[in-house]
Amino acid sequence: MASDRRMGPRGSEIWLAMLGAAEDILREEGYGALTSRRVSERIGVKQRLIYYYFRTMDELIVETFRALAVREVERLNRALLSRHPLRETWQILVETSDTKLVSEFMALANRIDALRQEVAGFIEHSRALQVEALSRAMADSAAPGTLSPVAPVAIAIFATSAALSLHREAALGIATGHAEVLRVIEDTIARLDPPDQGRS
Amino acid sequence: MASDRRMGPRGSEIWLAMLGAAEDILREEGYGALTSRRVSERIGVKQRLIYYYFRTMDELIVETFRALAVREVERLNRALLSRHPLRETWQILVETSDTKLVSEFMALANRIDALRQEVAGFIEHSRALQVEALSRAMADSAAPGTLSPVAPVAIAIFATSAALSLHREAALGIATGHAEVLRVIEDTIARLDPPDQGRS
DNA sequence: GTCTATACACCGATAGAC
DNA sequence: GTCTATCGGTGTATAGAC
Repeated sequence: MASDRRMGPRGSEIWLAMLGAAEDILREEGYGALTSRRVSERIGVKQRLIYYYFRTMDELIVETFRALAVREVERLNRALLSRHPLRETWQILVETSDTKLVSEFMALANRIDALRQEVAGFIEHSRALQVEALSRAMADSAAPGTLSPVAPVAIAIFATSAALSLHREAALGIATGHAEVLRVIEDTIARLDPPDQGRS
Repeated sequence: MASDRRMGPRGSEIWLAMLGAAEDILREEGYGALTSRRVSERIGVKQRLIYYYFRTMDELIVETFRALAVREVERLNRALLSRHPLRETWQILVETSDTKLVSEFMALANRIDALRQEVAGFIEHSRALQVEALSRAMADSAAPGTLSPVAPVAIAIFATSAALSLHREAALGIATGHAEVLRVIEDTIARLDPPDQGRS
């Protein structure tokens, strides 16, 4: 209906440069600094040009996330096919600064609904890939899913960060695996701090 | 030097109302919506008054966090003294929306240095309290730090959220417990996906 | 103490020339 | 395709009346 104005080609060199600049800004300065003016300055064009290639800033943001998500899924898929799927997957999580980027996008997703759907879809997808890698490994393993003794401070961090993620994902409309996480934590608590049995 | 202008009393009723409004905005709309205009509208005064009670918006934000941190530490301390420290602590993490609030402040801390220090201090402090509760419980436990079998999807979520937290905390200058977390994950990987031993 | 009024910067988005 | 110019809105922060 409304949106038939003349526009620059999706996927062109300058279109990609705009996505790249947006991503750099998010990574380096956070979403508060992600404006059409800053993006244009970074690639040496005038602000008006942003609106030749994108209808709105929100559209630029969603496209930027989409490009990142495609890249990440490709990396996860490669990891899955490698000789050491778990190691490779973990390397992706810790080695790249894209983790910070993902959290910026998650914050933005709270106010851009189209982005919310993309982010939720990406998380569900990459979680499925991780579960596949883990399931295969655990099927081959002698003692699946058990851990050697865990330091208290590690438990504290796992529990705190999981609680944070569950809250955030719930806000995005994601529930996959949440029950399982709660069960692990509640089992651990039940074991370490048994319910009253009339010890007085 | 510069800042000796006439100002409203810290801790007064309206001062507290401003902190409360700021907190509500953060919780409901995120830090992008935390502006002097919005705070003033919410408590029914004019925007100018914010700057009678606070030198800058950053100061209002830091004070808002400080009030939250005091409250949270009190809750954790009460949990520690209760009959079921671990249960109570976990309830604090999952039941309250303050967890989301903390993550908003963590995002803000990347650009307000005074806040960065407050947030880092708070995390270190509450982590210490959690470790104390866990250490006591584990000293009393038969099988400290071990877990019943964990579902693959739960492992995926724990690993992903821990990676995210570690990155974020590192950006705030926190390292407490990070080595222990990495050790748990690397041990798990080593168990599930053993290094090559010449299986061809 | 609380207000009106305002300076100034930056934002998203558009009109229309070249 | 890329530009200059500009609108209306919103942000921080201050001057100064009441």
